[in-house]
Amino acid sequence: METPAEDVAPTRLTGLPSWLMTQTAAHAHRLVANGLAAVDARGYHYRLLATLDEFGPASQAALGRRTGIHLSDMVAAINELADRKLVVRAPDPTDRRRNVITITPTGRRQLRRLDKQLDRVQEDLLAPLTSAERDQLTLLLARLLNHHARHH
Amino acid sequence: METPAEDVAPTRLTGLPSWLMTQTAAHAHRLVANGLAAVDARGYHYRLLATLDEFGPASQAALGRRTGIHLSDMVAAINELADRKLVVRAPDPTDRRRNVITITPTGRRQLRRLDKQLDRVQEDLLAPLTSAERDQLTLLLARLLNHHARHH
DNA sequence: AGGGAACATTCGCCGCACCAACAACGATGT
DNA sequence: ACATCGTTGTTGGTGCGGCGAATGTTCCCT
Repeated sequence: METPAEDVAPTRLTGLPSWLMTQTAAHAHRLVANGLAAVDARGYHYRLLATLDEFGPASQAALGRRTGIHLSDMVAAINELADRKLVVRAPDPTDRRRNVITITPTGRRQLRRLDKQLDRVQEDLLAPLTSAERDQLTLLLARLLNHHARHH
Repeated sequence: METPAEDVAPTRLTGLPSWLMTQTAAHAHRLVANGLAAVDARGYHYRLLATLDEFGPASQAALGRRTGIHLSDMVAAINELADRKLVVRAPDPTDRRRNVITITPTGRRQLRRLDKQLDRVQEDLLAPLTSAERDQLTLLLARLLNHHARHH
């Protein structure tokens, strides 16, 4: 079934990069959220587990810096992970302000599960693009992200 | 100032297309929201004004189809536009279920203002890319959006 | 010793997307 | 002519992601 003329967006939008970016991201987000929800997870969980796995135990503030998750949202996210025994929150003996967050073996297993789930999602997400085009897109977006991450 | 090693995201994320898309989109969204807020508008307003300008008066349901705005969110959005006198909501005499939404001259003036604002935003957003690269990115995203818009 | 910075936490807000329910109305088939 | 079904507008609630403000504790530097 073709898209009926009634459903077509105005040209002002269809040519606007910011619109294309936010709309495609909305689709990406939906696919990711569904994929992760099927394994009782959400975006924040993956970001945190991946960060803990790659860099080892860290304070909540340090995790916030790496993941871009706001400190005020971190509390709930860590609670959710701790409830699922994917992570342990312990007071830092060397600095009593901090909590040290550590990934558990269960957390690592869950992370591997999330990886697989996300691989599937990327496939769906990028289905219409060739491998070379996917690389192009990834490169362009990475440069954009890099730029904006540094400039505030 | 270079990005400190402490702030770097895990490689699992930096190479993940869905992550790149949602993160760049977050930056895009922030820039757009700020730009529009400076003229007392938000994303929904632009979508609606642009659609009304290009296709003429329409029912809320029709607008929802074109803009991707949910019917349940449409009410508030139209209220906001009507409050600002950018749009008029009138019952459709030929179908008493419907409201006919019409853009006002004031609405058209505001739309032109939003256009300018968004032009500036695109410039900031795509700053690190050459003109050819911007076209590449736009094309790839358009193809993705096209694909996913059709397949649910 | 004092003052400023960092940390964890709580509360609340916004934007965008989506779902469920409902009442009113229109179109359709029999 | 009537019941059924789909459409429309509206309300209210959910979830995720991102922010800001305010508080209390602890650390660190001068």
